[in-house]
Amino acid sequence: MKLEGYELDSVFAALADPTRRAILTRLKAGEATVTELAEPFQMSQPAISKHLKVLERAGLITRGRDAQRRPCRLRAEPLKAATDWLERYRQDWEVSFRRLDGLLDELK
Amino acid sequence: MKLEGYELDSVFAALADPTRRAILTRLKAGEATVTELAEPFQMSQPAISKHLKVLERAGLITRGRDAQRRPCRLRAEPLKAATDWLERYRQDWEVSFRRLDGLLDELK
DNA sequence: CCTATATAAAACTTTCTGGTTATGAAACTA
DNA sequence: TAGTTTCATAACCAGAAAGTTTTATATAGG
Repeated sequence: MKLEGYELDSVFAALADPTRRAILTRLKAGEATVTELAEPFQMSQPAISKHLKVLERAGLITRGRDAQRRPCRLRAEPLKAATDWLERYRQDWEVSFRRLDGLLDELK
Repeated sequence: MKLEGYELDSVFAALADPTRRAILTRLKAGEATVTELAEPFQMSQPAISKHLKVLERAGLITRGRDAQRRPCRLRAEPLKAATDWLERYRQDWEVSFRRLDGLLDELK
C-alpha cells in the first residue's frame, strides 16, 4: 500500500520499546559503549546488542570502532521525519486541549 | 523498568504500521465508519477491525454508535505525548542538518 | 603466548503481530 | 417475518520480536 514514508515504520517501531528509548536518551549525553549502555538494565548483553541492531536498522544510531569496543552514537535525523509526521496533528490535539481549558474555566 | 511514560509504548507501536497511520490520516478529515475506513485497503474487514482495536487501546480513536454503524473519531491527545518526547531531540537533528548545510555551502 | 575484556552470532523458546476464513449478533429494510 | 448490512469475535496460521544461554571472534595487555 505504501502511503507514507517507508522509514517511519522502522523508526516508530524502534521507539515503541522503553529500553530502546532509554538507550536513545542516554546517547543524547554522548557516545557510549555497549557495556555502558547495558549497565542500567537487568538484561543480558546479547539482548542489548539486539536492541542496538534495531536502532541501527532504523538509522537512529551509528557505530564506531575503538579497539574491541563498538561505541554507539546518536543519529537523530530520522526523528525529524517522525516529528514532521506528528506535526500534522498538532492542531487536532491543541483544539481538544483548548476545549478542556474552556471547560475548566467555566467550572471556576 | 518503566523509565518513560507507559503510554508511549502503545502509541509508538500503533504508529509503526502504515495501515494504521493511513487510517489516522483519513480520520483527520472527520468521522468514518469501519466500512469506509476499510474501503481503500485490499484487506479483509476483520483485519481493519483489529487495527482499529490497536488504535483504540492506544487512545488514538474513540468509537460512537449510529444504528449498526460504529463511527470512529480521531483522538489526537496521545500524539502530544509522543511529540513531546521527540521534541527533546530537535536540537540534535537540527545540529546535524546545519552541519550538512555548512558542507553544501563549502562545496558551492 | 595466554588470558581477560568487549562484543557478536547462533540456536532456541515464548509471546506478539498481522493476516486469514467462518460465524454470529444487532439493527435496518422490505 | 425474512433478508441484508455492519461490525465483532473466534480459531487458526506464519513470521517477527524479545528474551535466554552458549559459543565464537577480535583485541589488549601481561
